[in-house]
Amino acid sequence: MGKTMSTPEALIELLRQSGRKMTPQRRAIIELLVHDTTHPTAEEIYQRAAAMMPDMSRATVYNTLHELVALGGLVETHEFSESGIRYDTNLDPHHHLFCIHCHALVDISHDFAEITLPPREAAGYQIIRHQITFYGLCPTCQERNKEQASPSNT
Amino acid sequence: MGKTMSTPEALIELLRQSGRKMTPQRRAIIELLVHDTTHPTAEEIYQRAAAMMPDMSRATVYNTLHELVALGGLVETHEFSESGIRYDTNLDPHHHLFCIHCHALVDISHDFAEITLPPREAAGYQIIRHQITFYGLCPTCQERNKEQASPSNT
DNA sequence: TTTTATTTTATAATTATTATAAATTAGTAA
DNA sequence: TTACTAATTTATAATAATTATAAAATAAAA
Ligand SMILES: [Mn+2]
Ligand SMILES: [Mn+2]
Ligand SMILES: [Zn+2]
Ligand SMILES: [Zn+2]
Repeated sequence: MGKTMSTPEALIELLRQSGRKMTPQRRAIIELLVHDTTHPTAEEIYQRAAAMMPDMSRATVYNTLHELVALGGLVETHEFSESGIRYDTNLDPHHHLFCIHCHALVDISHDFAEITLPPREAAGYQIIRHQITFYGLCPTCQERNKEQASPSNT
Repeated sequence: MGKTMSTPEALIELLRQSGRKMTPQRRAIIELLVHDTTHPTAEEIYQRAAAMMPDMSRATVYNTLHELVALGGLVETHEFSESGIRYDTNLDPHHHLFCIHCHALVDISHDFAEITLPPREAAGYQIIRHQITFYGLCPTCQERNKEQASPSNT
């Protein structure tokens, strides 16, 4: 299953092959990305990168993320952008589990049998792929809900 | 099928029952919302409302949208927010068709009932609902792609 | 080592959204 | 119908995420 998960080597190679220079900043961002499965935002990546390289600038983080996306080594997830676009190094088609309380986002690699849209429902669209999102409560938030019988958000 | 699609009367009633005043601005925004199936953004609603009521302010549009969402008469879609949250008066659980080229967003009312996540894949999440998004090209964008491929006219 | 195009950084600009506070008004009661 | 008052609208400022710009720094080639 998880075949196309990006490695640092693969991403560095992508940059090299497109004629780009390797820099310590890009290397650091790539390392952070591939070791983070939480679908972090640009700001989160910046914060972690800046902790190691204090001179790191946000522009470099944004630039590097955009380059990697353009080169196909990284995927943007616009689906849960309450606080910015989230990035994903899992390049396989996959689905997601989203905690409606704490916004944790987890990959699902399970392959669902034949979800096909009846042509009459397709409104003339040429369908390329589909993605399922499961909304629910993560284990941590279930616990918190039990402890305090207080309602929360969407 | 679309039995929970909001009507102007239903939305006005929601506001009334929550002790709010009816204003021409709110009425105009509600009318626009229920007659627009494109999942418009706040800015798009503002532009259309301002065309009819030149004194309309963005704050009123944002306030009204948030009120209706809080009262359950309107749904926010964070999924395709390349240019802001999009709003949906279709309150039934439903799926979407998204054009990756022009970002048109269309409802799918078809019921794919038999999609269940195996417990071992659920990572301990308590699942509340799921939503499928089909990504593809709308009829218009398919045409444009064909024209580009075979250069003939216009 | 020198050169140079690329990259990084600091900074400003832009866009979507939220906050604030003064002016207006819907709904109510005299 | 008029006056009252709390809710609403508006203009404006503030904030947050992102993009643009241009000078300083540097990776890679010569
Ligand atoms: Mn993912
Ligand atoms: Mn919809
Ligand atoms: Zn959670
Ligand atoms: Zn299209």
